Amino acid sequence: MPIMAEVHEKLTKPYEPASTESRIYKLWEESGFFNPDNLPERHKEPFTIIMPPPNANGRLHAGHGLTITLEDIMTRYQRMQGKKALWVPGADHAGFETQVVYEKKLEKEGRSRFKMDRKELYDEIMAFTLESKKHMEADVKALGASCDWSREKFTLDPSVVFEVQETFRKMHRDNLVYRGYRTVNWCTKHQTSLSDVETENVEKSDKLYYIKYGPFTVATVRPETIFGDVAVAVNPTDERYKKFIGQTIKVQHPEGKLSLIVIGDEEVDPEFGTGALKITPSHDHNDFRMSETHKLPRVEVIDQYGKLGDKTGKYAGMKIAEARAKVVEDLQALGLIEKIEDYAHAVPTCYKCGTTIEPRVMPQWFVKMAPLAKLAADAVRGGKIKFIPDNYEKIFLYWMDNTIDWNISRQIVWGIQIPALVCKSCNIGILDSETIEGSECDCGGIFVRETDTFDTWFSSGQWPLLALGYPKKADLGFYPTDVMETGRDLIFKWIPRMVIFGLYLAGEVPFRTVYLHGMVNDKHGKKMSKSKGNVVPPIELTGKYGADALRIGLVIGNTPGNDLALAEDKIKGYKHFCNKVWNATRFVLTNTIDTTLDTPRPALTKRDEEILTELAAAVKSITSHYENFRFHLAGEELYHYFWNTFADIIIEEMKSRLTGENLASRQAAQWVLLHILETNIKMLHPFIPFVTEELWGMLPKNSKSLLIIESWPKPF
RNA sequence: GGGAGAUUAGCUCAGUUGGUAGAGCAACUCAUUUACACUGAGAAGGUCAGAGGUUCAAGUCCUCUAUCUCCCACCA
Repeated sequence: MPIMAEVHEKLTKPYEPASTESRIYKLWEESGFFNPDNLPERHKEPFTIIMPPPNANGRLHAGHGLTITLEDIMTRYQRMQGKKALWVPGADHAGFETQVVYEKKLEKEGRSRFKMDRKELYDEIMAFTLESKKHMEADVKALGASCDWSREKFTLDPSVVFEVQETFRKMHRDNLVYRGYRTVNWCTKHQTSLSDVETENVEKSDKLYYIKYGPFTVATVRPETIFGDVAVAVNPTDERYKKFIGQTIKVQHPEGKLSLIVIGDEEVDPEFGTGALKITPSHDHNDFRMSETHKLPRVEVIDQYGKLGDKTGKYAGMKIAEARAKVVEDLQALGLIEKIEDYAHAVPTCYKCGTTIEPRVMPQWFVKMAPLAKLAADAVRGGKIKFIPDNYEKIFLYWMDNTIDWNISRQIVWGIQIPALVCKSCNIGILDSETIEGSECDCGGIFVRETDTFDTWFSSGQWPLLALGYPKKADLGFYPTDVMETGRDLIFKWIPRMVIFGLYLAGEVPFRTVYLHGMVNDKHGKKMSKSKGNVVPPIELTGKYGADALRIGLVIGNTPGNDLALAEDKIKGYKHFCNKVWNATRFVLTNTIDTTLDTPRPALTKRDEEILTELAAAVKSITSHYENFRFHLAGEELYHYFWNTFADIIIEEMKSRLTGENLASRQAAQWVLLHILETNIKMLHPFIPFVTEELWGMLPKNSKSLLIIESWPKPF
């Protein structure tokens, strides 16, 4: 089979990723092979990855680039190995995150969500999200992702919404969710509660005020909450104070006197402060717990906007900071401040806006974590899930052994509505399937629709199942999936919830291997952030150096779980490599015009056999790296074999034989070169799919399909 | 207060089960039309944080120390 003139024409020019990549991607999409149902007969055993659905509120960032690359490498490798490879793409509505993004947009336009009708706001965010989603998907394609777009799911697809609500109903019936009055993490800016993983502890310098408090002195950083105090707690073993336990004491404050009971509680540390603790159940998680244990009343003195409420007399309406200064000043005037110390402590803040979290008692929906966490911990202890790197198993188990109930209510519109009714007067909640809106509660109140939406992780926690169309049976043969590959920061937020829901809903772990990659930082190893101006969008790099160069550059030198410093020079270096592959192929093809890959193996020289033995060793080693998730080593070995062994040594050695008089020697050299080239193009394909597919099309071979479904090389 | 990770060439990092140190980029010398200057050849550069220990053999295993980073945590 003669090599076509156009192939030679193409090969006289340097490799141009820009014009090639979109054409090749289209070729793949049209082939239908991203969909495992269209794969040839030999692909039987499933291999499945569910793509962590990128937030559909913007473009991809560098971390997504690494996710897409690693997952595509795995998918392409397994597809070539003959697996029925399925990689399901998705898009996440990202409830709170997207709402925050949209609120910023509204702010710029001089608008506010608090002045908008629920439906109007929802529809606007939906339009915005659907538009952003298109860009996000285009970015995923530009990176070469061989995922099955025909199965793409969005977390707000009607079927997904319905199933998420069904899960809630099931959990409610199984007594695994409840509506409770508890202190929740309240963001006064965003006007919603947040789960513990959505708060960030920030080291803060405050003052510790020692306040004369009846017969005690108490130490507090929040003197403005004194109006909500209901008790004093001491350690029951504390010799100084135990005689007071059970007594009622009088406490003076600027707006009058309080009568407070003295309680004994083991939680109080006699060594800290004065060993006596003022108890403000409505505004402190720990104090709230004590109020439950000791049956104490709760007095709310700070409202949802972070202002002092009507029980605080003249301070009502003041912001917390202002009120604190004023209360301290007034306490000092009354001679009630004993001393003030500098104090450094960690304060929980909203992870999006940095506003200090106000613990606030509200009726909210909670998931009972203990029984579910046990399921997950047992599965992991039983070896059902393997972590890469393995130290994350310990972190996972620590978290599963120390869960607190999960607050799933969010007071935002952008999300899936909790399918419940709540009583307007007594605030109890029931499933929306139990009765109809407007019916009467036992207390005489009226049931209205719950307006809260689910925490995003409640829906994305079910993603491996939902992405496969659960509970419909059609694609459940792909469950449990093989690998969940995501950033190490999701070890708490996401991974445990998927394990829990997988076990709870399907009775089986959602994935057998968790592969966690590190964070992608700037070239100095600093975290990328808009404020630092060091953000490098992956699409900028694919445009400049090609997706192949970015992909292999992201993976080589990066071990699982470890952060990565993304230097543009490194990507540039790998563009050179792609060009090297291009040029070496060009050399081989122009010197093998009179033969093909279908030519039977001729008599080889001893040196030729040696070269093939070396190649076989490389194939074995590289394959083993792929199998064992050591992609950084697979990439490095491929790079070096191709450049330093194949191009620098083997090709150079063969040059004289290719132009020499000895026909047998020439044919042997041609055969060896072509076969090494073919083998390398195949093994390089998962890393640099575009250039290898393009070159594959030029190889002289009779029965040839697209490279993405070619079989993985075996040693000769 | 707990936990994890890191410390290897100027910079960014590899180095799977222990066998006389590697890459990319940068810098140095030479080659100048070669499949490829998006190149080739060559040289240079590290007492693998420190101290002990196990071993015939330790960057790799064990103990301790130092420094850095990150995560978790309701001592007010």
